[in-house]
Amino acid sequence: MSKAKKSFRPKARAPRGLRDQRGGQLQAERRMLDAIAGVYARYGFELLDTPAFEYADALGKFLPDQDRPNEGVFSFQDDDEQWLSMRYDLTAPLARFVAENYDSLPKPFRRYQWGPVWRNEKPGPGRFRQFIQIDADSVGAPTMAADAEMIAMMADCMDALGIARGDYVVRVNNRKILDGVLECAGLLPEASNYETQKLIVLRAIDKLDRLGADGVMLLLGEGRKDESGDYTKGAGLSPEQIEKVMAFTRAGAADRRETCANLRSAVGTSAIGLEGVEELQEIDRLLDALACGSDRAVFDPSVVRGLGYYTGPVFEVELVFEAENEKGEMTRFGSVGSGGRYDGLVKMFKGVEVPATGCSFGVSRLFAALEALGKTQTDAATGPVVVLVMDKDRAADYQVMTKELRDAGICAEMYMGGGGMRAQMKYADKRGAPLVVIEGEDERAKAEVTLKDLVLGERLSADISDNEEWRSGAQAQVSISRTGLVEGVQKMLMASDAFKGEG
RNA sequence: GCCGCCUUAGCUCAGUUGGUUAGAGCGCUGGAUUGUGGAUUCAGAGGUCCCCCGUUCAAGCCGGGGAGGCGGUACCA
Repeated sequence: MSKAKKSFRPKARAPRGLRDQRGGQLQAERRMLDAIAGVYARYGFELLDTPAFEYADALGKFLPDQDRPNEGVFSFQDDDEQWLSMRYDLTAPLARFVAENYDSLPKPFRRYQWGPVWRNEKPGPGRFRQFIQIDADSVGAPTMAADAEMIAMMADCMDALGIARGDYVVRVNNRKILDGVLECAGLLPEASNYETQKLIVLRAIDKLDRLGADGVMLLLGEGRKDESGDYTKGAGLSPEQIEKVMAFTRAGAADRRETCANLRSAVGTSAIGLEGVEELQEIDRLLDALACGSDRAVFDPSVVRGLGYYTGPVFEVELVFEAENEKGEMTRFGSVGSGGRYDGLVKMFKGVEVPATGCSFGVSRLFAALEALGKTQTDAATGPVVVLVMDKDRAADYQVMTKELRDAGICAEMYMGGGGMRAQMKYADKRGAPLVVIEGEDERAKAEVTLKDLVLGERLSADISDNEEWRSGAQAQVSISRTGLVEGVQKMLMASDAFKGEG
């Protein structure tokens, strides 16, 4: 006898950095999405949806000197050999949409959009290769009013999610000021290595909160070696230049106007820098008008965001409270949303500059953050009322009961499995059913049904635990007349809702 | 990408100096319980010891290579 050859079985597992979501968690995340979408809609934005993937060149992510999309994006070739890429954000598809339909769109074009985006990067806790973003953008809106609106709207979203004032803050900066500081430090845009140096300086500033002033100064100068032995090349600035940049990062104050005053001296006589400061001053006035004070939005010179992308105001929303994670450590989640002005994006398609500004929340990340911090109200996934099948020949009777409940607006199902009563109870338990409906021989003889309150039953069992009696008496159940089924179920549901309300 | 640590049951992990049949807890399935989930108790199922090559009479354990995971760092539209 030969060994039976095992047939090939694929290993059942989700791809790295991707995940399944189900039930209560999914619904909670959806509620969060709805709350943000509701705010966007009230601000007057129009809903748009675009495809999950685009022609790769439209996303603008090609490897230099190569006919192949950049790393970081998932790509594949169409049958005509054109490269297609999964979208990695919602802004690039928007630029494509606006350029394609430019003549027929109202200008400014204000739309909001949500959906999954994909990034081929190393996944981490709360960081996936597929995640949901929800964006709002104003395309063709050149004034600071559009930027101020984005900032106030992001703050309103945090309010709408029930995050307390003081637990979040929108940090705002302006790219023009960064340019001004570099100019002030003697870095000239004409220099051949200007772009490289600027990039390094921006990255260094972005790391301020993590590395501290000393680490950033190393990055601005010679470079820095981290604990793992990895070396990061510095910008090679002189001590005087470094001091100018560091002075800029210290310009932040609790009050927006005070920050503006500090920034004004940090940019010296740089025209572009002064322009940036004036823009912030205007944003400050507009935010005041929108009832968005320094408790919700501050000016923070260390905010950098998307490097080769933003051209004016940039902002990010940060959760600033700390909470204990499952390991008992105090953690804080940083940025959960961001945005800014990108006047150059549509130019890629149209050749003319179209001023635009927008904002974006990472819904998956925001949800994961709030969940990890125990700030989500995951209303313990309430399952359906389960009608037990006590007598397999009477399935039609149970279906009638189930339909009566559904017609009364109650989520209900008849047990569809093949198990006995014990298995059916376990099933109901696992589904999170609030109660089960039992109609066996005994009940039928008396034209009754038994309702068992699973929530209450669990409560009671906790008190009786060591007593074998717990099974002898039927806990938390009542028998009612068959004709009063709907009424009886409604009554029991209300009672258990009230009970949950107490807890 | 770079550095470090890790990989044994569905999950969390034990596993002696290399030595017969690889274990525990939890979970799962079933019984104790004519018709009752969560307590108790008994039983059962469940394993390519990550993969490949090598050393050895003998490898979960030793050596080499690879893959995957975790942490840090870099990048991040």
